[in-house]
Amino acid sequence: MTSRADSMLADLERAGFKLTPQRIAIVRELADDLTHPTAQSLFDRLRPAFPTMSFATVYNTLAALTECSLVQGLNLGGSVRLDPNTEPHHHAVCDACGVIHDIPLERVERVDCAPPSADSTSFLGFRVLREQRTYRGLCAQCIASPVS
Amino acid sequence: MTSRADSMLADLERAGFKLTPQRIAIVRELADDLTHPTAQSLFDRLRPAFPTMSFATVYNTLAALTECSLVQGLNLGGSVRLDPNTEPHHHAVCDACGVIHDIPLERVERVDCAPPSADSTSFLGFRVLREQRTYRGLCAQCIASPVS
DNA sequence: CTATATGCAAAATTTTTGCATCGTT
DNA sequence: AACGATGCAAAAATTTTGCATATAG
Repeated sequence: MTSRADSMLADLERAGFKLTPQRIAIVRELADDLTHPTAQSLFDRLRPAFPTMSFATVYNTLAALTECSLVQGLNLGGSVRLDPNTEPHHHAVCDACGVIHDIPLERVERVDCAPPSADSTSFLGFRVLREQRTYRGLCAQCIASPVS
Repeated sequence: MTSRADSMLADLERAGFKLTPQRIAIVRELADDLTHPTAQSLFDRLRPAFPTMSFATVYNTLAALTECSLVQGLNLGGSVRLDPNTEPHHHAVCDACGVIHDIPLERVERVDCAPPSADSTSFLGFRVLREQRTYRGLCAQCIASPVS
């Protein structure tokens, strides 16, 4: 089966971006990373293998991925976190350790039982195109070991 | 009746913060501002009246207000936006003009009809303490005049 | 070859901090 | 005096850009 990285690379190429060694490495590093890393973190991890790579290249590649909707930049406080998960989902951020968990949409709907009504995509004339939810609180691990 | 600014100032004082002229001015400037300004914007607006005030003072005051839960810092991309609205609500951000609208909670519930179930405050052991929603799309004004 | 991407470096933002001085109590 | 707040300035952190050179297709 094709990996997430391969699929992303194919999409990037289809969009007209050239698949350079740096881009391939960046995509491979990010594709299956569920920790929502920062651009800096990706850069640091790749530096050993690509000592001459510049941060601008990481930045440009992430911009390309974002443009193609293959990656989402999250503003949860602090630096932008990168999310390669393109399935509709929300996020849960732990106040204690800062970990960010993906929350599948069905998991949320089960809680909120949201039947999209006729005008569910507008508030006061505002047309909602997408929704981002951030749940904040404490992750299971931090509840178990408060000091950590 | 007591204004929102007066109420905030009273709360600040109750929390042990001294009501200096700068803090009073900052709170007055922010208390009824529904535009979700940045710290820089507040600073710029206050500078004419307080030419010697430093940005650090604005920053410190905003930190105090946040600590007292009188103001909320929003990470919606770009700089932190300040929100003096302490009623439970969400936000709608216009992709075109960047305006940020407050969305009262009942307005949302009507759409999502969310009956809080017994375990509605946890996902996979995660304990949800609060939820922030950001609706993105187009505001009524930008729909009406796309070029604007 | 030609267009694009890279690397290097610097600029532009935005956020945060240290510290001497000032004002209150 | 003692304490906290201010102003000034600089540091840190983050994001963005310009441009000469290198490289992919």
